[in-house]
Amino acid sequence: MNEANVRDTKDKILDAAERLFALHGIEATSLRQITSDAEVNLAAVNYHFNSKDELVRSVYSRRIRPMNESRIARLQALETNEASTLESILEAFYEPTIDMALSLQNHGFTIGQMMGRLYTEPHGAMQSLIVTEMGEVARRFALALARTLPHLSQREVFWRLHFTIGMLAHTMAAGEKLKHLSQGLINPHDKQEVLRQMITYARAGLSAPSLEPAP
Amino acid sequence: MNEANVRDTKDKILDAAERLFALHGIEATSLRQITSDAEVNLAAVNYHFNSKDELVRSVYSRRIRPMNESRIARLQALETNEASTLESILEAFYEPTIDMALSLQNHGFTIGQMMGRLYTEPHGAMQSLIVTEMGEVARRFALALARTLPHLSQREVFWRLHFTIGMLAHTMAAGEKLKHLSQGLINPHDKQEVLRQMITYARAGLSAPSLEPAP
DNA sequence: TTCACAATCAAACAAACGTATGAATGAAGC
DNA sequence: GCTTCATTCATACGTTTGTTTGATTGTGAA
Repeated sequence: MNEANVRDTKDKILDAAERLFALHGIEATSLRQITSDAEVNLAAVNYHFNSKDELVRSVYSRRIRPMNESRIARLQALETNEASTLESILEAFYEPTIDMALSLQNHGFTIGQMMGRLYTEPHGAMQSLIVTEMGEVARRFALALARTLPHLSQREVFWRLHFTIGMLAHTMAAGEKLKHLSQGLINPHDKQEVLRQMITYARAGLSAPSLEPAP
Repeated sequence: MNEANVRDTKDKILDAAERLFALHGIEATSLRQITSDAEVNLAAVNYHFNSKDELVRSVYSRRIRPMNESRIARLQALETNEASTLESILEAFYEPTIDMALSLQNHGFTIGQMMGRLYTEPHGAMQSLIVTEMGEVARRFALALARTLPHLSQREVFWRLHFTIGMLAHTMAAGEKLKHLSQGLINPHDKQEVLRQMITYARAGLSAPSLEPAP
């Protein structure tokens, strides 16, 4: 069978798995649900991905990789143009994720929910994904923040980057709950609104005075 | 059999379930693992809790309830003494969770990880737990914040409360990863340190100027 | 037309799952 | 001493799980 059809099958599996992982979680999703949704044979998963574990890894890295490439490209562009303001760094960090979550909005905010679970899923595959796919990005943004916020100690930079990531993860995972809590006042799918609110909060949080005595 | 032994069995199940849910997640934890760890008979779960679903609910609400009672008591104390500063409100919100996660540190930060997954677990029981156990707390803190930050619109208060919660959830869920990222520089089990860093960031984020034109 | 081989398929595998059953146990009340 | 009843126990039930197998299909190269 030709290459195009293989891609079709693999992609159909990835799409269905992504959707179901987002809705019900990894463990609660069976290969039979996935292959039934994707309209492919059950054995196709093990044929193309070897195991459920590797399917999980593929589902996540298919989205994480281009997202992080965009982050790094944007950060690099800022640095070569010497235009790294705190706001622009935050935009470079936040926007690729929000774009990704909203651009594939044929299934709504679904992928965001899956993405937001990246740090909390106890599934073994996640631990290695965080290290291999997110490690470099985190370190590079930590450096960029440290340069822009020279009044902070290294420890404070790490803490505040951690909170900055947490805001994004929680918004991806629980954005719908915010809509409910605010009784519909907030639309978590409005990209510009989400970005504006996040950057405002994070910029202020990151810029807060240092708690440590100057050296 | 007497009351004390029943409590023993129920608590042994709850303790084991809590530990395993934190380590591997709800779906990946079987009743056989739980009862084997708790050293009780397999049928004891369905005898005492009717189903795995109700066990899940019991495991979570056993920790959430006293935590939220403490939050509301502290907020009420601030309001009757007219002593609600932004910092004291944040302390009233954050400290009960951190206390809970660290006081039961016979298994380290484990319960925190389970708690941090409250908003991301796709398990059906979570949705109702968030509404019933967290709804009132969120609304009361939203009101308190709105009073202390009169320059913000209602929408902005909800957004910023959402971020403030996200910081906590992510710290509970991924605190260990922060230790790893910072190469051991940060100790996420140091209560005073965690609290100080969180309140500093959140206070600044919440106090940021409004983005909306004054009415 | 024949061959080779990647891809798909139905079917089966052992293992593990949540739940239910009915008998055994043992302390409390009469 | 006998009965009562909540609890514990070993065992079994019917499903569902991820994975494997061997046959079947269909396309592109020789």
